[in-house]
Amino acid sequence: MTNLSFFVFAFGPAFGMNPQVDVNPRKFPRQARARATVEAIIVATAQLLTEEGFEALTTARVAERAGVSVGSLYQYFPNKRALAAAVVDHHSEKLVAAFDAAWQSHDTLAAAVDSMIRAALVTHPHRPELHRALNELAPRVGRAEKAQQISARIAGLIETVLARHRHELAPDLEPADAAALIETVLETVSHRAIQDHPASIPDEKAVIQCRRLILAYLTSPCIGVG
Amino acid sequence: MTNLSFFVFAFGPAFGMNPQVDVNPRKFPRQARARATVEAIIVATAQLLTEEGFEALTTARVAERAGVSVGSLYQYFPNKRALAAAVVDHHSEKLVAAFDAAWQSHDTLAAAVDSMIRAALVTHPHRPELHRALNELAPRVGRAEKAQQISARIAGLIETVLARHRHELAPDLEPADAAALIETVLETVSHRAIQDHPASIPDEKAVIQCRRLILAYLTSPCIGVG
Amino acid sequence: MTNLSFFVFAFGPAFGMNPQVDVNPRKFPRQARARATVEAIIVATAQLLTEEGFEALTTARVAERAGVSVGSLYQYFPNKRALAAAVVDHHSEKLVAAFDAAWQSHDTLAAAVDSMIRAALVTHPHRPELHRALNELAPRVGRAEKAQQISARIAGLIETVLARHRHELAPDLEPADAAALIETVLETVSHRAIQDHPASIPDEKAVIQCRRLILAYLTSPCIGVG
Amino acid sequence: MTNLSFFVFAFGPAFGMNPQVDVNPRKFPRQARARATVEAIIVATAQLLTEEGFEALTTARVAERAGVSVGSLYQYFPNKRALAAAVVDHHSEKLVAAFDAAWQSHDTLAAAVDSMIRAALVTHPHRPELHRALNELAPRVGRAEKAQQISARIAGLIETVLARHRHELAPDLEPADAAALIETVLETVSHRAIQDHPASIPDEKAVIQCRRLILAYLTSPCIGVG
DNA sequence: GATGAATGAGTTTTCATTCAT
DNA sequence: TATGAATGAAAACTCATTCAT
Repeated sequence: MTNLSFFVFAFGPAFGMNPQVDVNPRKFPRQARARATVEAIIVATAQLLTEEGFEALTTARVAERAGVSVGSLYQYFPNKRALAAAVVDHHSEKLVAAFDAAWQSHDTLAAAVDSMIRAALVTHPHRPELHRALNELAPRVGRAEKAQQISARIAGLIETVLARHRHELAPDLEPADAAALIETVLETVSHRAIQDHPASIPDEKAVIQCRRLILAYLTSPCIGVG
Repeated sequence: MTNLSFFVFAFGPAFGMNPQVDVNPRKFPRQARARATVEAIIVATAQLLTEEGFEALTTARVAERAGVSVGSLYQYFPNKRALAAAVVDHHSEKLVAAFDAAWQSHDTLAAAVDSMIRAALVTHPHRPELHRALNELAPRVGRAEKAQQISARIAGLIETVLARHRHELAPDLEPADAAALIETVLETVSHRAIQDHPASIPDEKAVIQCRRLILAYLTSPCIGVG
Repeated sequence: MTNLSFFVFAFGPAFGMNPQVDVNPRKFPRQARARATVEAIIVATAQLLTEEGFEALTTARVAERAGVSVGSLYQYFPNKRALAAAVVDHHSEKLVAAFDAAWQSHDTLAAAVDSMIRAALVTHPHRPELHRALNELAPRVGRAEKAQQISARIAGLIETVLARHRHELAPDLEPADAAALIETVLETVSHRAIQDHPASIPDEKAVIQCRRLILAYLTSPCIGVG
Repeated sequence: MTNLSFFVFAFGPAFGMNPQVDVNPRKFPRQARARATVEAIIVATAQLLTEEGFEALTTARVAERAGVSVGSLYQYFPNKRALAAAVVDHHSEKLVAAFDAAWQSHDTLAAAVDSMIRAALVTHPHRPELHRALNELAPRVGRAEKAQQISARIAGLIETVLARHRHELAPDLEPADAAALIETVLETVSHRAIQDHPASIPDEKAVIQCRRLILAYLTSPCIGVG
């Protein structure tokens, strides 16, 4: 049940890139100006990632877009992958924060599930292309671990809620497994909702279907086994 | 409800790569020797894609692994992306064929759903890394369209089955929407099953959960509408 | 006064290409079919040279255009430069033949000059692009020598004519020098005529100007010597 | 009367090379060091063009000869053709400047013609091979237009001079046509003079012949019209 | 600190030429 | 003899990274 990623990272162990390269920022910007520089670089990276993908990302273009020189870029980031890692980190923070904020406790299971779905949709980065890029990037960029942490954390939140509504659940349901499954489903379905209707998020039809799927799963006794 | 991808392609419109580059094979091998060459190149590409990812793919390495010269490679494929596209095509064919083969008609809805799940698991490429690589690659490589076709085709198959068991379904269920949702869920869940237990496919626990999820969704009346 | 080229080759000693490569045909086609093959190859080369220039000439394209295989091409031509050399040779023959044919003896100097100009215009290859390509090609392709021969031969013809009309010429004119100069002028002016009015050759205005230039030169006594 | 090229470009519209490739410099060197680099690259290109021709020109050799890295070369020039274009541009400037400088007004037509010839000979690049290379290169390298401009400009200068000496000219001479013809002749003849006697420019014999040709043309009434 | 010029290893891609069938 | 598959050296071009100013 590991490896489930709710938001940022769909995939398991890193692959395709030498993992021993250090990807962490070189130093933290102290002065305000430096902080602005770093911020600009991260924003530029995110934009280019969204527009063109990782293949087309070059340090020169990032620097140009950010309005700084390559030299400055390398002052804060040791290599190209560190750029992408920084973007992943940056957005991870945002995601977790947003998710936590959207989360509330509710009286009924139905209301709780609604809250989950709402949180999932709301906390997705609004630009699905960036989301996708981050999803694909994280493991390649040395951020697979962090992905799993977030994933697990969200599954944990879900499990807590389920426990709170244990009496409404089908009795033979394993809460941990159910939580993991729901995390996966939420991830998938909100992905789809965003792809199909990027403009009108949350897409009500998708929300209704999703709620139905999850609620039915949680409350129906096991039928038709084997 | 487009853009659902069951097997090969999780994502929407291509991005991240200049689309006007032609990605189609340069010519078809006529002689047996040439056919073997092309085959070897595709196999080598698939291997390297699996092992190292698209970033690390170089035409030189593909040629080396395939035991041919770069020249031979370029005789049949106009560029690097065409290699990946060929792999996608190659496996798409296999997938559709496998899926069709695994498909059977059954008496009960439960049995039909079992059949779906079984087909989903069975027809996944056994190397999940390749599957993932293909998933990510397809849109970047000019194969987004084909992805949607396959997706839609599988959703269509599912819809047919649902229609056949209409009397067992919750009456307020839209068959087309349900089929699309199931396609998405199957894709995701079988992904996860493979990632978590690559050795023992099909993972029985995942299968049971998945069946439960889908059956509950299909048969429960809509409850707890907010 | 060497190096003057009337038709085919404007420039002096070969440069830019290793001269020790043999450029002569490999063998002469004996059978009719083989002769047709060689013919087709030369025609195809000439076309591609005209359309795309020497840079873009590849043996594969020549073979394709000629409707034969590369292998067949190499059966008759040892290397790429030999192709161009063959075209040069081929057209040289044609040029000389055409020039000889257009040449007639006339009563007056004016009529003789007219004849020269007419011959120059008529015997230019009708596709000026090919002409230019050949011009540039000859020295690079080991055919500089032949170019000079043709050049000299035409200058010789002109000198003969001048001698025949010696009494009409300015007395202090050196016939050999004059012939060489005229050869050069004819070359240039007919070039220009073709470039400016490719459709309507001979361009009457250019012909008149040219005649005036040459006749004035031949008949005026030397004036205004600095 | 376009398309006459006095110095740099003997031929008409570009051919033989894909024209949509951008040939302009990538960026202008700002720092002194960069300016030196660009200068070195242009000089090296000119040398290699002279010694070996365009066929044998490789970016690696240019860089080596210039004492810089390929990377530096590509920082300023987007491709190989841009190198040649830069050389053409560079020398065009020089040519026009030199021509303007050599130009003077004179009392008699004969003196004016002498001045033209002198200017033509003097302002030729001293290395005729480079001149030839530039001549052939200009159109292939996207510089045909510029060629025509220079051509036209020189013809214009000549026409002005002719107008100033209108009373000495044959009355039925069209000044514009005559200027264009003279431009062509000067180009050709100085070419030949340089080729035949590269060491002793100006070659007195050629100068005398050339003056005679032009003066006779300008002053003789039209004779022997067909 | 910031800049951007310089580097060069590493890739992609081409194409003349050979040779087994 | 004809074919066209295979070759691989060689060329163009990129881009992450360094470092003098």
